[in-house]
Amino acid sequence: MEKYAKVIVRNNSIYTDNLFTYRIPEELEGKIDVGCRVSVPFGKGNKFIEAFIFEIFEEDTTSLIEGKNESIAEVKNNIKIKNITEVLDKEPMFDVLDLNLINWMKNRYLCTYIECINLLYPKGYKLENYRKISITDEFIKKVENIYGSFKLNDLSVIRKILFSKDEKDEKDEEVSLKDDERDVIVEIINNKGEIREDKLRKFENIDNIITRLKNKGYIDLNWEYSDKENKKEITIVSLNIPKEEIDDFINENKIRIGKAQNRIIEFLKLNEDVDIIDLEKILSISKSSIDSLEKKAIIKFRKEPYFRKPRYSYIEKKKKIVLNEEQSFATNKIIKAIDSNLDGSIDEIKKPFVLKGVTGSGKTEVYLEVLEHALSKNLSGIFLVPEISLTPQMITRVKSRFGSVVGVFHSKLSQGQKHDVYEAIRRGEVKILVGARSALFAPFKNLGVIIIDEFHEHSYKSESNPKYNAIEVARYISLKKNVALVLGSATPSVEQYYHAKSGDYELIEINTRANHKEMPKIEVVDMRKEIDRGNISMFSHRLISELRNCIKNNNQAILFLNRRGYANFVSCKKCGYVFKCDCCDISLTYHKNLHKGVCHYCGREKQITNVCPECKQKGFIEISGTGTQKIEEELMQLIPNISILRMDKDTTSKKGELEKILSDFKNHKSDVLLGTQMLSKGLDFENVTLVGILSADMLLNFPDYKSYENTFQQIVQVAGRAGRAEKEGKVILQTYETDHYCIKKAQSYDFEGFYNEDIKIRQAFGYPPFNNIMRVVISGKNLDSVRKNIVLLKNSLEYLFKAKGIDDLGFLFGPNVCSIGKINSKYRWQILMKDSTVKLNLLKGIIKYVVITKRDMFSKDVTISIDVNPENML
DNA sequence: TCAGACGGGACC
DNA sequence: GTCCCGTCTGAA
Repeated sequence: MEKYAKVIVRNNSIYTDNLFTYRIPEELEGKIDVGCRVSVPFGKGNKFIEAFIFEIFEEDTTSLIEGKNESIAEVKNNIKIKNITEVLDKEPMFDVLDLNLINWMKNRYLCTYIECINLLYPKGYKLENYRKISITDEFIKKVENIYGSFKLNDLSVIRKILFSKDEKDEKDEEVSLKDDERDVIVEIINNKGEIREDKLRKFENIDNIITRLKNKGYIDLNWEYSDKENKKEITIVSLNIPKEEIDDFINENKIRIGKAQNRIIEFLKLNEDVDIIDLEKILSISKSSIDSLEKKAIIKFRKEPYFRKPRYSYIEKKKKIVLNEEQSFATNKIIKAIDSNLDGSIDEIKKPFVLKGVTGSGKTEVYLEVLEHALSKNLSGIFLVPEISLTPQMITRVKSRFGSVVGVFHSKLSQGQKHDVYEAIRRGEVKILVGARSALFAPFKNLGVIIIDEFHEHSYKSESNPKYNAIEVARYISLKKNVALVLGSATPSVEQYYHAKSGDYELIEINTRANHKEMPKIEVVDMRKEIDRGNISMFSHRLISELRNCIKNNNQAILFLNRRGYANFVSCKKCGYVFKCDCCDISLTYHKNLHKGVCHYCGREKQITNVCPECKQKGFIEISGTGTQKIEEELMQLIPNISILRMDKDTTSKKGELEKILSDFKNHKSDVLLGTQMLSKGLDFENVTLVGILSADMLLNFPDYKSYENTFQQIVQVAGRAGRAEKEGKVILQTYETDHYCIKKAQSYDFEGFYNEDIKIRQAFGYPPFNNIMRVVISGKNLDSVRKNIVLLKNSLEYLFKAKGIDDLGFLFGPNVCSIGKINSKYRWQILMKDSTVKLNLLKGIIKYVVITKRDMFSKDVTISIDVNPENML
């Protein structure tokens, strides 16, 4: 019996996204299991790459073809099966559930295996490849024939080879080395006959020399690798002698101690184990003083694995908050589910909970209570929050409740940090993980609950492959691992609420705010009337007077502007030319401080000229539209002494800036906080009494079936920022469309009413949740090629649908140019499909067949991207 | 004659 | 994707 393994190789190519078969050599049997990470030789050059074992099987040796040492699989497929080289970890990286999840995701989101693996794979390990060049035996024999016995470090021979040209040695002819070849050979010989290719880069023309030497048969090229484990260690410094005896020790041995060294000793007398880096920083001393103390045997070093946890310590005050009736009801329901999951008794609990609580209803308290319960049962918990709400404020809140068992995970962590969090989870040190959507894949062994806060948020849908939806994945995990799932929001998405209503989810509602205050009153201001009155500014009279009032009473205000649908742009009034990005089909946003146009998609900047590039006329260039910068200026003119903090992409791009703005505002360093989307998320400022929504309908006319839902959600969320503590709150909502149901229902916080209206529209037009939407985008730098390929795609799909007996192709739309026709110099065309008449699985099957299995049909210079139920359609 | 560029094909 | 290999081209 011979053992074989089917593996997925780490190769970011759709062409290698298959299971490959390798033989398990005898010496690895027993060490190898499904889910293991191994290294295998791959491709013609047998380059070593990382691979993951998905399946292990045996084949009877007796069934091998007589006389040939080949397996049936080999003969059948006419391939040569290679051996697995090495098992890279002691423990398998994945368990069977992980592999199932990978398979499920691959099918659900039509992406590659490796893209899924990348999500679950503990970062920080990396297989480093390099090519090794070695002198062949053939070369050595040849030299031996000429010079007699030859050893690789035989300098005299090397000298002969090196100088034979000068010596006009006729034997040199036989070796026939050119000058540059000789130099390289000597270099290799000096390295004991083999050398890493990258060490030869200093030679000019090295690729060419290598090719020549290889053709002569003098050198061999082989791929090698090293497996780098990113396990950082730190040095811990401590006293080598009991602290009472130190002074005596120094005196007795007449050791001279400098000033700095003395401070180190004093510090170590007070603190037992100190990280050497901390020690250097705290005492601002150099490493050499520490080193010399170690040489004098007064202190000692100790290496320890370094868990890159943030250094600041946390307040561990555990103020017990008393939950109100609705909160405890919700908590108890969820806790019960966790408990019955433990017994493995009831099936019913597998329904996810939808916790629908108005803003300020204290959902977070419920979450924390649930997590506390999980901990008490020795279970772990994942707590997902939208990327944008992952603020220190929020993290501290969780940490101050649970202390050091809390870990944080999000995409902005470095590889090493991610790795360390994963390791801490594996060791059981981290039991509660707060994070963005990617935290879902953390390697918890005994997960009890997954909580997803603000689960209507778009950031739960990934925009890059795998284009997964964290809610769906969490659902999958909760079913397979018997984990309770809690989805919380004040404004669930229409789609998810539909599921909740139809009984797929268990709905729990919290309808009163925790402080028993009414929701702040929303006052709608009709901006059309403002225009009639001659006010063309972005601020209505009402809003300005309320702002003045608010500031006079020493309160604070939040102003919210949704810039998304309607960015600032620069155009020529004469000919209508609009300044656009050279690489994207996007009009540039004017940034006053730079005096440049900036593309918000690729970040490229462009000079704004006074002369129109199109009609060459001077003086007609005008900046229009509304941006936060412009609003800020306008407001400062209207209320001269006002102090404003602006929060948008420009002011928060650097690390820590966002935190600073938020803490400044909290400490009342400004009257107004002005910002975009990021304002609406879970911020809690007790002094805010006024919220101004500058243009509520901006998003309303956005070409997306979700734009009403988005508008409703944003109004309710932003409004919820007012009056969170004792003070009454008020909301001024400016809009041009006062009659839209979305505005009206938001005004009365009537989610149910909004839902009832919106779901009708969804049904009438066949949008989700009634249908799934599949989107295929083809993009590439060559427009012709993109067009050709998208037509080919359309034709192939039509052909296949017809072949399946589907003649009504009304569900197939396109090809069309995408809303943003070009991003980063790549043209973009799309085809959309709804699964109204066709079953989703058939639809996906056909798309998968065309786009993945038959990928070869399409040119290599285009990218094909598939999105199942995309979150945006730009 | 041979670098160097280019394109096609396979990867177990 | 990436590597390898075969083929072509242009300059010495």
